[in-house]
Amino acid sequence: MPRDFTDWERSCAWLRGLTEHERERVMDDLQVQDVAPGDMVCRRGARARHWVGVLDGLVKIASVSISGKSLTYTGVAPGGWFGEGTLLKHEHWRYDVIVLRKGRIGLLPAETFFWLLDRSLEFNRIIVNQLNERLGQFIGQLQIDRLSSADERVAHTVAAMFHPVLYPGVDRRLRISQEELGYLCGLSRQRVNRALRHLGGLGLLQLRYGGIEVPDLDALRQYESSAEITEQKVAG
DNA sequence: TCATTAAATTGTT
DNA sequence: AACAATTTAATGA
Repeated sequence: MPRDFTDWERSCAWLRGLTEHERERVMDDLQVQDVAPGDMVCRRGARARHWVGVLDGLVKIASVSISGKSLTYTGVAPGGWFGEGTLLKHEHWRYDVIVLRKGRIGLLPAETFFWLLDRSLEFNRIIVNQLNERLGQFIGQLQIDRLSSADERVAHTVAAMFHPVLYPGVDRRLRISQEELGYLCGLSRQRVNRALRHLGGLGLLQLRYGGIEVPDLDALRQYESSAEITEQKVAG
């Protein structure tokens, strides 16, 4: 495994806040796995042994409801890390994590995770910050699920993937196909295509081959909330 | 480096 | 779900 810090800067932005010594241990302990679409990174019910990061590719966090329907909570883009909440509570995974796009997964052993937590104030800040952002993301997800059109769902899903704190590896362009986006928001590829073109026409995003660019994240987020308020007025 | 081919993605029906 | 058009990636001279 390469010791070169710059190699990991994109996919492990949180390394930046650590000391040289801490970084060395992380890179020694970190396990890297090549994954292909359909692979399960985490299974619901299994014990959480690692803090998990998407180094490259794309995964979705989902669970299967009692009725058998698959509910996707969110997609995780390169640079995104998850599982800290589950690790902290010494719980089992409450969701499945499925690979959508071929890539690489980083597994940081729980032991190393807690070692960092015990000694690094900066790591604690990073984790608290991430938990906080994640909470906000899930609350937003609840509102979207309840009342929203397909266009809003797509806008929300795209905006969520551009989250600078949760997915620092995503800069200006997000690598995701329209089919993959469909899996994430529970819509057909055709409907996603329609929604994306609509949003593109409004100037909220730009379509690229195999990806999306968002020039103004706030504007895209505003689209969700403004559409929501409109519906509430109609309902009231 | 360039041309050809295969694969992936998009836009439409 | 199927189709053609387009873009990218891979291959080899």
